[in-house]
Amino acid sequence: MINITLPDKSVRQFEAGVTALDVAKSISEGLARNVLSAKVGDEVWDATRAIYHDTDLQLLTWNDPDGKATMWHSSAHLMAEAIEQLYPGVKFGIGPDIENGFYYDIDTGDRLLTEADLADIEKRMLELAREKQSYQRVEVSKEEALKFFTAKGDEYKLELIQELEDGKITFYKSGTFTDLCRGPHLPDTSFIKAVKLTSIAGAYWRGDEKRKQLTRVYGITFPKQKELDEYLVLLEEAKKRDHRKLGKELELFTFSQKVGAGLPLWLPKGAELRERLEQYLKKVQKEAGYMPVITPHIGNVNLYKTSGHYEKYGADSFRPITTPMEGEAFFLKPMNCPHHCEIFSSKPHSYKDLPIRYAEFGTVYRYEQSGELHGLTRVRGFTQDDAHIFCTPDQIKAEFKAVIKIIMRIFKALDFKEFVTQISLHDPKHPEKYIGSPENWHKAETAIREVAEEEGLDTIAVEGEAAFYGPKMDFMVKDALGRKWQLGTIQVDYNLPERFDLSYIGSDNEKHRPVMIHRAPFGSMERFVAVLVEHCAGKFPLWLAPEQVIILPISEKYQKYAEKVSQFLKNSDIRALIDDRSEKTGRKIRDAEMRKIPFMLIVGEKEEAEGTVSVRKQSEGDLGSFTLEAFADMILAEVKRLQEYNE
RNA sequence: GCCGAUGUAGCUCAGUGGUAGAGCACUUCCUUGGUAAGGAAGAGGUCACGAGUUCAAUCCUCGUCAUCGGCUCCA
Repeated sequence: MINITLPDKSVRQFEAGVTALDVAKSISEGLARNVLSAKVGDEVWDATRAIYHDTDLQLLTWNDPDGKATMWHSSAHLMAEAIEQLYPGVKFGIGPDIENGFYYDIDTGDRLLTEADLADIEKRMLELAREKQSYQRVEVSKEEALKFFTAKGDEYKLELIQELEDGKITFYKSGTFTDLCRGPHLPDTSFIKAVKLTSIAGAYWRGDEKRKQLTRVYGITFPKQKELDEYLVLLEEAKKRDHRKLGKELELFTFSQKVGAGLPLWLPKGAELRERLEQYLKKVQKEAGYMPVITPHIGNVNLYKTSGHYEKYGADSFRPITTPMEGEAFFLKPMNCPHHCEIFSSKPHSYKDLPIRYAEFGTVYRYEQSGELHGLTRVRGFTQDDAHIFCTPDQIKAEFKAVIKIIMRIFKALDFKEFVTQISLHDPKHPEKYIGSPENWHKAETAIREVAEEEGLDTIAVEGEAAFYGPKMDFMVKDALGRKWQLGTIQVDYNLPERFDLSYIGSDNEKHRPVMIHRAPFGSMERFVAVLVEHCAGKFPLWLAPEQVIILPISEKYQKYAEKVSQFLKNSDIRALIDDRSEKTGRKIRDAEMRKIPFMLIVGEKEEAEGTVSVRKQSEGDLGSFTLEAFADMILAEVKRLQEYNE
């Protein structure tokens, strides 16, 4: 007999060899029908796998993330089975579950798989699912495993098996499909009731662009058709928040083929919004002791040779700008830091001057690969809310913490609650990708880790995500469709000060090397605005809205009064406009709602007589009648509340 | 950069080997209205661009550019 401890801490005794499914049945048949897999100790197992030792056991259903993962991983196998039956001879790479569903990478040989084929595959998957095929776990020796896939002619699986340790290899069989797989899987395919293959794309084998590109098919499955329907509705809703769509509808920005791909054109309303964000940050930075600097958009090639950017990115940049002077060349600046270094070295500094904080909304240009361009989030010309802090090694932590404070203040002011704080470290396997000494890297990475620890930040550390000159703390948010973007970033850098031979005079009257902190709370104005648009679905907080109030006269008779109201609001520093078209009020309201203007003021005979306005709030409705003063006070109080976030 | 898809009016999209259509937006007129679409008329397109096939190409072929979904990359 063995002891099984359930999540409620109750201990039950079972025969050795009991399965999680048996345990579930002993509790209730209904529960047993919903068990997808089980957590045995720290591992997720098949619900049908025999247990021979005392353990904690948690039954996993669709409501558990691990249960969903099991479902989707099994769905990947089901899809592979369907594809193998429909298109014999295909070879398989890897097919994991992902955050929303699963994918499988497939070498389709000569046959081209396109979106038109997805419906056929879905259909076959559902047929197979209904057959209630069981997923059988088989332990195999390395030799057997290699023999099986050699016979099948699947070099991808062979490559994977070669890297595995003998004695720890398992296959899973379901229906006609056998796969190298660690598991776990569903008891059988009948749990999969609804299938949607969402997209098809190329993906390099093992993520290496030098290797063959396989066809990746993405999909998602559900235990109920209704859940799939709901998921699809959710996807549609998310698409409506897409900043590329809203940017066009709200007239924030545009692109022109004539100007060039990835070079955003800010329209008046977008520019208004962006300027407000910039003004806000400038105010915050002034309080925090930053000094403005301004640098040109190009720099001599020697500047970037000194900084290391030329060696690292020169070949992938916009080509140099040449001059009538033989041998002279300039680059569009890809970074502001080299310029700021030169500002620092324009005069000698005492330790008493430090930290020195140079801030600039600096526009930079980077030749991003054509396939990488994406709305405002990935562009070739953008403006960083950049600053470089030159400080002594002793000051790093305090300065770093002060920057975190600014970023948190901004995130709170804009109601960004969901973000991930990532510590981006160097990749120990590829030291050649970085400049600087190992000691300096160690010092910089340690400083960031310690700050995160001391500030009690919830962080994840990722190797290989550092900049080539130093590690970073990055603040990541997701867009409407779940793609992750880096916004704020803080970087500790020992390297550029060395390359630029920066120094200050210490209290010992000797030269010392300062440390640089690169930081950008928004990251880039373009990307930040993109994420902000998606975050608020185009309904900007009142202080940022390009148009705050629209006045809707009931008819032309009240145009004069509308103008009076408009003038009053403008005098109070409220952004207002009048809809003077000869349309009915209902129509004007509808259009204002679609333009997402926060407040609508309806004015007619009654309002004119009383000196009031009838207030309607966007997406909320009628708020009733206000005097002009009361309305203006309300707006100004709201703006103040939203903008002046203080701890 | 790679794989695949797409590119028709300002926007969202139909459509055909015989040089194009809808709805919305726009202009004009009628309407002067009370909390999410009043009515009528009009104007608007080198069918992304360049070659090729054809008597004839928006449609077929090839190339280029751009966009979309991924991959890779992201100072």
